[in-house]
Amino acid sequence: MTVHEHGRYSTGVEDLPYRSVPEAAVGRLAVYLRVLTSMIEQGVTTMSSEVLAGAAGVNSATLRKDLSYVGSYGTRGVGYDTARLVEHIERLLGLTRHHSIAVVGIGNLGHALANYPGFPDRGFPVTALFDVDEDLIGVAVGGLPVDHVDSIPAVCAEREVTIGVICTPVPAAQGVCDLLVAGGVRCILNFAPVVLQVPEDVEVRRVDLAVELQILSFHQVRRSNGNGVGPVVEPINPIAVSR
Amino acid sequence: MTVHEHGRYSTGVEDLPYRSVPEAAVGRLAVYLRVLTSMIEQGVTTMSSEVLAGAAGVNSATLRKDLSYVGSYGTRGVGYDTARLVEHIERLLGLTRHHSIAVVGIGNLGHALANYPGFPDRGFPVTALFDVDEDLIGVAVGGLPVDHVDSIPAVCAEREVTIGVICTPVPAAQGVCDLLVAGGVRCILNFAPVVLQVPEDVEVRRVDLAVELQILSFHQVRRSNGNGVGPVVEPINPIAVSR
DNA sequence: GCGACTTTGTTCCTGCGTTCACAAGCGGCT
DNA sequence: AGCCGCTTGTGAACGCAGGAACAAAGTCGC
Ligand SMILES: NC(=O)c1ccc[n+]([C@@H]2O[C@H](COP(=O)([O-])OP(=O)(O)OC[C@H]3O[C@@H](n4cnc5c(N)ncnc54)[C@H](O)[C@@H]3O)[C@@H](O)[C@H]2O)c1
Ligand SMILES: NC(=O)c1ccc[n+]([C@@H]2O[C@H](COP(=O)([O-])OP(=O)(O)OC[C@H]3O[C@@H](n4cnc5c(N)ncnc54)[C@H](O)[C@@H]3O)[C@@H](O)[C@H]2O)c1
Repeated sequence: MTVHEHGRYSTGVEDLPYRSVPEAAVGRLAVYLRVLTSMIEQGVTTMSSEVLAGAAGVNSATLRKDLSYVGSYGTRGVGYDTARLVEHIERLLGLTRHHSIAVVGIGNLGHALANYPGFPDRGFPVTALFDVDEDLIGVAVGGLPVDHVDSIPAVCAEREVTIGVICTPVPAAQGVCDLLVAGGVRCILNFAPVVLQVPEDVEVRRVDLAVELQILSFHQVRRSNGNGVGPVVEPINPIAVSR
Repeated sequence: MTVHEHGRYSTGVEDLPYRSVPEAAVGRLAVYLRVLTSMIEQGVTTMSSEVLAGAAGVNSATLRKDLSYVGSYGTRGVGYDTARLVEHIERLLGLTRHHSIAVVGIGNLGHALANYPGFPDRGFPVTALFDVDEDLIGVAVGGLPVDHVDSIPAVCAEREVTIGVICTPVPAAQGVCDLLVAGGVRCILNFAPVVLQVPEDVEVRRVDLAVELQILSFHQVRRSNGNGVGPVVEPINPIAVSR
């Protein structure tokens, strides 16, 4: 079957209308998924776009458009069947299969991630841990022994790791990244505050907490300057601050 | 002095041309800042937009436009003075003052954050820790004793905390958030996978690692399906999958 | 001191993402 | 059975961000 660049198309009984899903929508769909599963636990079987959008913190029109990407079928006048919707979103996000995770750098952050039950609970089992510290090798963290970084390529290939999480110090990050790529890992979540160089077919997402704080700082200062509380930055020259 | 919606305007000697800075640009500026400080440590005094953009992983045109928001003054034919640029970006991001941080929920993740030197190093000193667990109260983590959650409003107000970081389990997150707001905290970084309800003048940024993984999962599956490796999801009905 | 080269700052434009608004569709009520 | 009201799904408009291209400007070499 040939694939058209965009368009939707029926493929018999199981109608899976794929179109190019905007990057931003993918992130929101993951959020809807969480809200929905939480609601299902509370016994909610149907939800309107208005309610779901409120719980997810987005505009209801945006939500409906996002859901149109998964080709979901709500019922007009009623809303969406929560269980059905979860199923469709999970399929679109590729959550029908499990994605093994490897964590590299079992320090403060690595420990927290390795022990976090939220990952395996959502279909992301942690199946490999790596560090360079001899004292850590062989030690079990969260029930899984730590392997040496040198074995990354072999172990990742063997255990079919699909996502690598980097929690090493900055100087080690690029080297670790290269090892993961050598082991066939195509998706990387990077906590080290550095921009990694990778082949084109590898996707890196960076979680940079300092950047988050700085963005908050920016808005904080912006707001303070505008709300009459008085000059907060650079009180030397008030006229330059009044905004 | 009245403020025009967009435009730039000079305010005497100290020319601080503020315009509305796009959200995305703020995030990138924080990244430039990191690259620049790292370069300065290596003795680099000037950088061209091309080089800096490469190191930050963005287009050079985008970079120059971002820098135009800070009203920086590069030198044509030469590039940017790294030290001067850092100074300007820091001022725009409000990093000329320190922003005290409070961490709530000193579990796995809270411990990692409390011990992380990267925050104080970048002007974000951690000045308060809170938990509900009696066994933790009074215990020093990263040199700072843990206080009881009930004291959040008083302590935050007293220590002028500007940023609250929530690392509690999901059910506790909203309550903790309310306490922080009561203590005058206007910026919140939330690690609990839940959408918080806050007053309009409070900004929440959520770091949701499960969402990050799911986005990676989406692209992984998308890629696998397209590169001839064969159907990866739902191999039951091949005709519905071939894409 | 002057020319050529380099690099910035900005303008324009294209494309994407979000929002508005409404017609179509479905359930429930009478 | 038919109507009414509610909610979905989408077409169209709007606004914004990113990228290409260029003119201004300043430096370095000669
Ligand atoms: N801890 C936090 O809260 C936090 C917050 C934001 C960012 N980060 C970033 O996350 C990364 C890890 O932070 P951390 O606090 O866990 O640091 P950490 O020092 O506690 O742990 C780092 C771990 O990496 C290991 N390591 C060092 N070199 C390695 C190599 N070449 N290969 C494999 N492992 C190696 C070390 O043995 C150590 O166990 C750092 O880059 C840090 O900047 C951490
Ligand atoms: N650990 C991770 O790697 C990770 C990853 C992603 C998200 N998260 C999220 O971060 C949050 C914390 O994760 P964690 O692994 O550190 O959990 P944890 O169970 O290790 O720690 C939670 C801490 O919060 C405290 N707490 C509970 N109720 C509280 C309340 N009402 N007020 C103040 N403190 C309270 C507990 O005493 C405990 O110390 C959770 O919401 C989790 O979903 C964690």
